[in-house]
Amino acid sequence: MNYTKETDKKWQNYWAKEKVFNVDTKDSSKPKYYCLVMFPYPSSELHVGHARNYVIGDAVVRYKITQGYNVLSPMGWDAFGLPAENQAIKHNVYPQEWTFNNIKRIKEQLNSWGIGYDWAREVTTCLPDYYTWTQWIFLQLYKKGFAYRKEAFVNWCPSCKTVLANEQVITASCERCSTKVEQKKLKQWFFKITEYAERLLSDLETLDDWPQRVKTMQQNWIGKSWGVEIHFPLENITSTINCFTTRPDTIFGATFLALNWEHPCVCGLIKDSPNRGEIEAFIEKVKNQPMSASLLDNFEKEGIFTHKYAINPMTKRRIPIWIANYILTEYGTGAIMCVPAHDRRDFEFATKYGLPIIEVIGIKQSKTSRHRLKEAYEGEGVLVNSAEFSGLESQEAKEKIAEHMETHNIGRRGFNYKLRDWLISRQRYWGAPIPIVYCDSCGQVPVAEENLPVLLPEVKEFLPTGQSPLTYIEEFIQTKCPKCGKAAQRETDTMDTFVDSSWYYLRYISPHEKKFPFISADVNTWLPVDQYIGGVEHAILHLMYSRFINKFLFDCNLVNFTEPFRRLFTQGMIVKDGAKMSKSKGNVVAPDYIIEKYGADTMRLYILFMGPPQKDAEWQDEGLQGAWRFIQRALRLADTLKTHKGGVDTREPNASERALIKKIHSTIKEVTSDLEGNFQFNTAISRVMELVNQAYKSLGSGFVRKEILRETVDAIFVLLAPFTPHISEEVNQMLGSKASLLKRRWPQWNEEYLKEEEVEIAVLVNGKVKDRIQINVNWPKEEIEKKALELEKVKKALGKNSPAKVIYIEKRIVNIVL
RNA sequence: GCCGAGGUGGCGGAAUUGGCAUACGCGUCGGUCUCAAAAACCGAUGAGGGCAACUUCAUGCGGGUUCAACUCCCGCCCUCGGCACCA
Repeated sequence: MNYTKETDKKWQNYWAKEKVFNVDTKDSSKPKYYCLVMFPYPSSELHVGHARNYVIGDAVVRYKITQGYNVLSPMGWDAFGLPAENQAIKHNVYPQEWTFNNIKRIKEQLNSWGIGYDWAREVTTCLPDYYTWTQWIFLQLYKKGFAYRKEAFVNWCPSCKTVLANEQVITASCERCSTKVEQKKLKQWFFKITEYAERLLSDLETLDDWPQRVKTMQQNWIGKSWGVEIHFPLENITSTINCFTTRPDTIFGATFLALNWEHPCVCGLIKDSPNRGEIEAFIEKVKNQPMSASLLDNFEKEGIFTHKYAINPMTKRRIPIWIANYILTEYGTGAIMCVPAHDRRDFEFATKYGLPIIEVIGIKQSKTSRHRLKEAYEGEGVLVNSAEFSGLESQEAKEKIAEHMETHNIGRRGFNYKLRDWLISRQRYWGAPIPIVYCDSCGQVPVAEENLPVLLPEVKEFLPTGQSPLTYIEEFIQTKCPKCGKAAQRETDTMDTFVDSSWYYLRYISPHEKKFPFISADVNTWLPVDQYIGGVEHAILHLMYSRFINKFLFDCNLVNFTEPFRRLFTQGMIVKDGAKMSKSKGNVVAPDYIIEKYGADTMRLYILFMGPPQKDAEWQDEGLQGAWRFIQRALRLADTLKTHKGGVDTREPNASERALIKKIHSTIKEVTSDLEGNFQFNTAISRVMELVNQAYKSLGSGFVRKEILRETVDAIFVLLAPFTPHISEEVNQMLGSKASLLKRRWPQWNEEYLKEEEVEIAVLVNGKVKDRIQINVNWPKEEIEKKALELEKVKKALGKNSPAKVIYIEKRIVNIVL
């Protein structure tokens, strides 16, 4: 049988014509299964690395269909945003043009690989029928106070000329272009994701079918820590400064306080300070030198004494208050208690400015080493110099001291999170406009829901300048205040692309709905998503934002589930020459020539066979050859049927046939369990390869009647169908089946055929294999052991020794111990 | 520094959860076919030693538990990801 690209086309046309992947969401005759693959940015055409994602998804979809599920497999385009816009700029075309050309191209690619989608549900985030609802969701957040504008230090990418969310800064660089980000103080729009920190964290525990690594990354990102907020009274002033600490056990070693210059107390403290001028100069200096990870390596800790004192509430001693440049405003209270003996940052600072260092953890050499410590000891230990708490272990002391503080009103137990609010405004053209209007008399006013969408105007100039390009479009800016009707101006920033993608999985259920973003009743029956598939690069970004938006919609009673994705699979990257595929490196493997030369199934098979799908894998053209050879070998086996003599044969199956029948059933069983497990496509495929090998072996070693051979060929291609759907359909048709494989059911194995009477087991002497014997599993243990001991090779190995012990493990081994 | 994942032939990777290590594929070597080559097919293939029957050593390193360890325990080393002045 010839496998050509016409075979691919034939079946792709058939699936499209028969609408086999189109789903009636109202159909309740079958259990639902929502399989979602992360939709692509149409910023360039796809390469084999991208293909892995869709091929995995398609294998799951086809498998689940044959298991009798009503499978929803939608696809769409994450079409707004930096990637497409940057590419458009580079190629000197409009973003819309660039985006829609790519959508067309990628769609062709996906179709040419035989990936099955319900295209009737296609969503495109840059079209008004979609972004109307993105804006609508913004308004719901705004109404509830979850969307707000504030001035803050934000991450600024000097190359993309826009602000970025914390999540989009990857080790101090822009997620898109890798330029080092800067800190800028700007008035920007935020979503209050911090309000959901606790739920985002604790609900991770309900996500049993998410990879641990993704959950851990989110956990770390949310960064919850237990501690005590301690109130430090000020000397001579009836006020306190609150400091959060995770180490209340070190309170007796707190020898000074350090404040960020923005701390609300700073103004009052320095008012009558003798060195006020100096302090103000210091503040001016550090104001323009915000902390950022890019500066970390050569960041010099600096500070200035305010000449004011606070009281350590436990030691009752007065401790100096400093203003320092290493205190974060966004975390805790913007003020910290400093324990130089047990915190390396405080140690560095105290050493520089000659502040007292008092050891309170650990017992060794406390007298001699004071002031002469080489470094801070940050671990836990036994408390010293800590009044009645001395002698306690850190763990216990934390609790006891916290309790003491609460009863004496010096502090309160609580938690802090590293998670920051999500910065969603962008000074870029290619995004959904933020539906807000500024009015001279009414201030900031949301656009009325019935006036959505705020259309993104077509523009001539969209190059990033640091100001949103919309700033220059008078017709866009000038509007009427939704409240008072007077002249007003529109917000010109657009929304982060991640807002668009944080709810698209809901839109697929009601893609053409005109009055609502989605129909809640339908969404509630189809979600959560049963299987989500995508790259691990979204472990924090998209997957955290979506969880947040979903929880918000839950709180609005728009959905009745708190987590959008029940099961998550993150596939590994395909690398070439040890590096991620990229145009700049010139190591991109384009799928087109593969499809042309070997057909879609060869590419699909190789991609799935190359290794465990969750791990990175190195692309090798030789591997592709192997997949091709296997397909040819399997097709040749199918061809032997044509010349094989048939007829009724009532004889008992011979040894060759029995081996083959058994192999068919064990293969069905193993492939099924590989697919049911963690998508072990690589081993599933290797098992089908073994079945093909067994078929040739049986044909070579004895007569195999046509019926059994036919059954073998059928099993091979049915089992391969999720991976190589085109040739599987072709063979299925050749075998006389009228219906598509997608209408057939996944094969069942029969345990009867797997029962073994005769097995070969190994005989070991002192743990080393000496020989093998055929045994009957029904033989008593004694008989098997006796037979093992009678073996020549065993006798030889035993020599004059007699066995001390004989161990028989059913159907596996006999071990003879001397 | 902290957290997570991993380390098995020349290579990608298997191993029923403690029971015959290296399945399956790639590569390499040998053979068949051919005027020849390619393709295809068949066979061999962890490393060392031995004419041989055999034998020794091998799952990052070092210990331990066990009749038996890639698998479990203790202590290290290395690689890759994530976070990183978060008090």
